[in-house]
Amino acid sequence: MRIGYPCINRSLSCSSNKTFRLKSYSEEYLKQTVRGNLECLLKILKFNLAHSIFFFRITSDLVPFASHPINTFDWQEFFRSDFELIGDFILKNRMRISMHPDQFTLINSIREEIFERSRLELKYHAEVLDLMNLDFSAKVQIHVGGAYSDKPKSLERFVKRFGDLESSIRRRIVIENDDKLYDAGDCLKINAETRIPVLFDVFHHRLCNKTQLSDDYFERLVQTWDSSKDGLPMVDYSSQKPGGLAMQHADRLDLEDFDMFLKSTERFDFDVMLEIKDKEKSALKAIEWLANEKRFRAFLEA
DNA sequence: CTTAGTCAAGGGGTA
DNA sequence: TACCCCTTGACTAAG
Repeated sequence: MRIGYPCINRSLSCSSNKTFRLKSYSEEYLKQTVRGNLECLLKILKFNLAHSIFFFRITSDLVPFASHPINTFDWQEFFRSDFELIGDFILKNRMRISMHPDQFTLINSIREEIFERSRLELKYHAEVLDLMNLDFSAKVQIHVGGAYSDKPKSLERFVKRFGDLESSIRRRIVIENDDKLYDAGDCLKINAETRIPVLFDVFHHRLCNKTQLSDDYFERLVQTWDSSKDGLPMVDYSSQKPGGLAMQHADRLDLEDFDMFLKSTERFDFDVMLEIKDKEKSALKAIEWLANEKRFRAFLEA
């Protein structure tokens, strides 16, 4: 079991998700921004290593406007050696990487042009991981998408469109249950047709299903990951902000709730992404909590 | 310097 | 059809 956090490290003064407005686009500004983002990414990974954090989500803003038509710059070639250097660091230290394109990436959209834009956005994400020479346990996680007032049809459209993607994208994609439309059961249906691994989001499950997570159910999700190529299952964990609205993520890790989740999934090993506002602080807290946990120790001692 | 409005991109829900 | 919500940090123009 690895513990991770997404995109931003608040203890360091740099950011790897610096971007700018479309209006101020220039090739020079892009180069300068990407260079800074890559430098910071390596700093974050070094921080993580020093603190036994072996799982990290790389921001989608690493290369601003990467899939936008305005960007005709060959950033892949220009930064090739920088990507390789970061990839070497990740591989050498047995780190795990994920990426999560945002809500505009919808491969099941009714509109063909939105699918096409989403395809380019996914291509960008897959390229980042390819340029780092990471194996296929580094994943790009997306949601199923919209319902378009016909959920079964929209689910089928996802399957069809997934088949239309190039294999360099397909081998990276995992699907995540969302908070109100497509639950993990829907993701399992898609898995049955496509073999796409299902990334389980604990918090979304609570919001969408309002039921207790059963051992059998969790086992079926875990089994969608082919350990020989996909690596351990990935799980997103968060809890609700106390006193906040239903969908708000907590500001800091609720150890009691986290521990309950760990106990209920004791039989399984997986990597946990903590989607919590205070980022690396929660990861450090979780790691401290897990110091004597069997699954966590197993990774450190391997 | 501080603050409030805005940013490439979608979709769901309500009235 | 119009409008608000989701959620997010940070850019950027205005004060």
